[in-house]
Amino acid sequence: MSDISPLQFYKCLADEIRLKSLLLIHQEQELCVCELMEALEESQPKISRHLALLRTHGLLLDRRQGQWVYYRLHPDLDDWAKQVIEETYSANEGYLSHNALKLKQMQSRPNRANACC
Amino acid sequence: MSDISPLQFYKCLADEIRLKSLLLIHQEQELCVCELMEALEESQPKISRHLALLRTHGLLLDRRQGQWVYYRLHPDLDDWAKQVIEETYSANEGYLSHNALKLKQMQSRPNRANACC
DNA sequence: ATTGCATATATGTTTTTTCATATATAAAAT
DNA sequence: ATTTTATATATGAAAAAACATATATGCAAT
Repeated sequence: MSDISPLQFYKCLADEIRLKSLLLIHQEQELCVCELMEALEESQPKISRHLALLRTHGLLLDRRQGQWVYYRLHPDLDDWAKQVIEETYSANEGYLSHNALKLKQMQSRPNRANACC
Repeated sequence: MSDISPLQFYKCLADEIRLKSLLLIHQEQELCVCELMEALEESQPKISRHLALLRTHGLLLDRRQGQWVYYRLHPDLDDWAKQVIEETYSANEGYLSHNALKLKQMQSRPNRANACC
């Protein structure tokens, strides 16, 4: 239980890059910075900063593997918050479609290994 | 279906006065500006301005009755958005408790008549 | 005239972005 | 093995943009 306040949580969602990152990560389980750069067509520092914010507020967890840093939803995030993300995701497929496509078309995505090594 | 974008919706929730107003209105069905001033202990123009924003984005609907203007959740708000509000409300009772108490203790709340007169 | 609410303007505050640079790992060359 | 070079990500500092607030004023209803 990260026990984030509803206000802090919604401030985290109130930015396009952060919201789309969360939804894409929810869809893909795990994404690294360069994959999000490609999907969202945004600069590296911009993506990195927003992910850092989501991490410091307890919404995301990161792991480094080699040169890549993978982000996933924080397993200890409050259930209500997880549900909000899931509901937003399922009810708004169109909102992400362009970005999901971009990700799918991305050349040479990094090979991920299991999170547990 | 108001069809608000998830981003716009969450920007609306990303402010304490707006978030608490929505949750209190969800709890009480309907509240006027002066009741929210009392519950949230904030100035009239401040409350009014934030309610106007929620109205113009389709989250709230207002009706004037005599001198008072009552706000309620917009019936045409997307279901997913309504559910998000409900979930946030039930999972975060403590977040509103002080304000709900303030409202309960308010002297001489306006007499409401039915919305449908 | 008073009460309840809305809005405009000016101002202050917070957030976001950009650019430059730093760190960390990996791969290649010597 | 050590040095170089490349790739992925993070961060400091400054600039820009967005947002919130206070004060004053206006309008509508009674």
